[in-house]
Amino acid sequence: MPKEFVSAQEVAEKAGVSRSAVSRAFTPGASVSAETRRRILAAAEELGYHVNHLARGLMRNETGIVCLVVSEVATPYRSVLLRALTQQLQSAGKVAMLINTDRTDGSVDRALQQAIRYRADASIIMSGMPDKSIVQLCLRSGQRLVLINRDDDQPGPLRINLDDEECGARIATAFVRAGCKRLAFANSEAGTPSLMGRERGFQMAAKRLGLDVVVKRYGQTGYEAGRVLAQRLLTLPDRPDAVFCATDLIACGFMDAARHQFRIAIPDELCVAGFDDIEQAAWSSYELTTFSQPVTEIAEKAIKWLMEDAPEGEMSTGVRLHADLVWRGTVRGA
Amino acid sequence: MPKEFVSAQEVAEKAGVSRSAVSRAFTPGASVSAETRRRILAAAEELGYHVNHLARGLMRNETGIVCLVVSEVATPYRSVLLRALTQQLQSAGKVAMLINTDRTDGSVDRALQQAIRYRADASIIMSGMPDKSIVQLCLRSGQRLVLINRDDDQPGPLRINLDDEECGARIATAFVRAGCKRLAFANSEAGTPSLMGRERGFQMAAKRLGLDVVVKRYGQTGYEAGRVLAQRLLTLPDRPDAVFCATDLIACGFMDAARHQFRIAIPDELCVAGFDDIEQAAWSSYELTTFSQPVTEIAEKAIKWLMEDAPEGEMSTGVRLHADLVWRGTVRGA
DNA sequence: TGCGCTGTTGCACATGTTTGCAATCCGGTG
DNA sequence: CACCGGATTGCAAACATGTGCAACAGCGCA
Repeated sequence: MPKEFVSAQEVAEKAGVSRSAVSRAFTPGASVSAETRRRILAAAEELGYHVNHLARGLMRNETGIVCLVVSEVATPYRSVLLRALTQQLQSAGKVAMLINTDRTDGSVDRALQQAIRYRADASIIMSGMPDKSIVQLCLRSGQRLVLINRDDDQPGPLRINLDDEECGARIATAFVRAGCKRLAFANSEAGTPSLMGRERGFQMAAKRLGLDVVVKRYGQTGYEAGRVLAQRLLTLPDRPDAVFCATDLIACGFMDAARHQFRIAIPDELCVAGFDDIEQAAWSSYELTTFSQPVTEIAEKAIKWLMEDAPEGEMSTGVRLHADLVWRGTVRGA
Repeated sequence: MPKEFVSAQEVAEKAGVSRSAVSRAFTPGASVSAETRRRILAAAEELGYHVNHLARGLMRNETGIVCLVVSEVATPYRSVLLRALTQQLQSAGKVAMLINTDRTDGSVDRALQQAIRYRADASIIMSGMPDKSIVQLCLRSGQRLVLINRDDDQPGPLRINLDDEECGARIATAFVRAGCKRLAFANSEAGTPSLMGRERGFQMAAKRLGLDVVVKRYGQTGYEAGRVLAQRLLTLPDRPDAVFCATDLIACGFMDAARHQFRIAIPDELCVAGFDDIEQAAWSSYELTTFSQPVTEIAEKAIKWLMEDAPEGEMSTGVRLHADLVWRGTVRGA
């Protein structure tokens, strides 16, 4: 493989100017006469020249690369968020570098090291938590960090979170208003702050309303976990008549098991609610009442902060966004 | 933002060696004594040094960047393929640059220009088709190209396709064996080669078996299209008793409409099959009989070819992979 | 003509690496 | 001691670009 790209030098020769003129022709706002710029762009077009962003990044100390650190990309909610982020990054003139993490130790740290190696302008973390020392290293290197739905107290990164606790509370009162008496919460074992927030808010509100909550945790946040949680909750001596599932995927698995295996009618005998508002929640086999993740708003906030000159605004303390309750058919009484 | 990274120079000074020694310490197989390498790595660790891959790419003419060009990342099949690709890229020591395209003209071309600007070693295209001139430019620049499920005749890029026509034929005979008489094909208007291949294979095989096929095309390849196609096909004078849907998402929409709106029993009154084997196809609300995309195999082939020294093997003509039929509950008679 | 100003252009240095080449060192052998 | 070979190391050139500085051209004005 030859790997021969055309360089600014060749364009300069063809256009009969110096190499710096070529550079300036591709730099908006630089001092070039309209005529020479035209000539240079024509020569570039003809030769198939494209500015080498690696070299440009080396000089400018700004690569235009933003790292997206995520695990389980194939999950509906994650992939929707990923799409929103990449799209908005692109229209902001940046480019996304995607790094997959897994549940193993140090996975996120390795991802951030990759970000450093490529001198990314920023990293957006959607899964896991990096080690404190790596975060410090990133910040020290001038790399911006955004944490989505992760909890962390150290200052520096932008933290974007939802009002998870309030959501838990809202659905608890909705359940009570629907006449439900025996509440349950179907969670995963992942134990991320957002999941635990939903659980806490739900539990506290129920207690205020004079009801107890049965909490079960199992597996990850997927469909299979929902099925297993249904086994555990629906075989209880006094079966719950309302379940708040920590994610929509769990809710789908739960509903499928409830209907097809236990022959329970939803919402007549059992109210179900989820979280995320994934596409499947709207499918007519589910019509799930759920909270919608404000993905575009999340992406907007993140990218806006990345592009700002002085990021030390009021934002530096973290952003808290609101998740709307989407009423569909799985909770009685709209 | 200061943007101050630590350079090899500083590490060299701290370790009391030359800058080239530092470089060699980070290059596997380079000539450094074990002792100096140890000293250098220690100094690097302490200072938080990470090789600048931009500069390295500049020198080596190999960046380690692979561009993934895709539209509709949030779609189940796409996101699964994306995950397989990024994971395998990572374990091959490469890094994925994600570029979103839309249906507008020249969108893929712009993506490839981005790939060129960052001097990507290769690009993998999963959506749309680039202009011939851009493909030529990429190849001329030594960039490798992989086209997944796209059709194209010009030599150079690696083309990975499935045996779509055979799948169409296989499901047609399965339908006939189940006693179905009135076959239908529910396609999207997208008209990509793989979709059309399935349609063609299905139709031809049906004709060989002495049956006609009603074909309807509508919208994109999603759930909504499936619902609309159900409207159009299930209100026909002599209603189909078997439908092959071009994608699983279409099949899900189709089944939901058939069951909840038309009250049709599946598979007793209507057999349904899909394509892709997305996660939802296995959910107990659907249990869809479908063809599974060999995603890991696709990713494997693609990355293997990218890493090869001389890519002009027998592969240069293109690869044809087999999609397995997954029997579930929506077609009578396993 | 001489002067100052503005807008354009080229020179040269800077960015952080890799790597070919030559120099150095060290141990072993004649 | 001279010499040889292998391993290790440093020097300097290269990669493709951006940009400060000075030079220069052109123009208006005194």
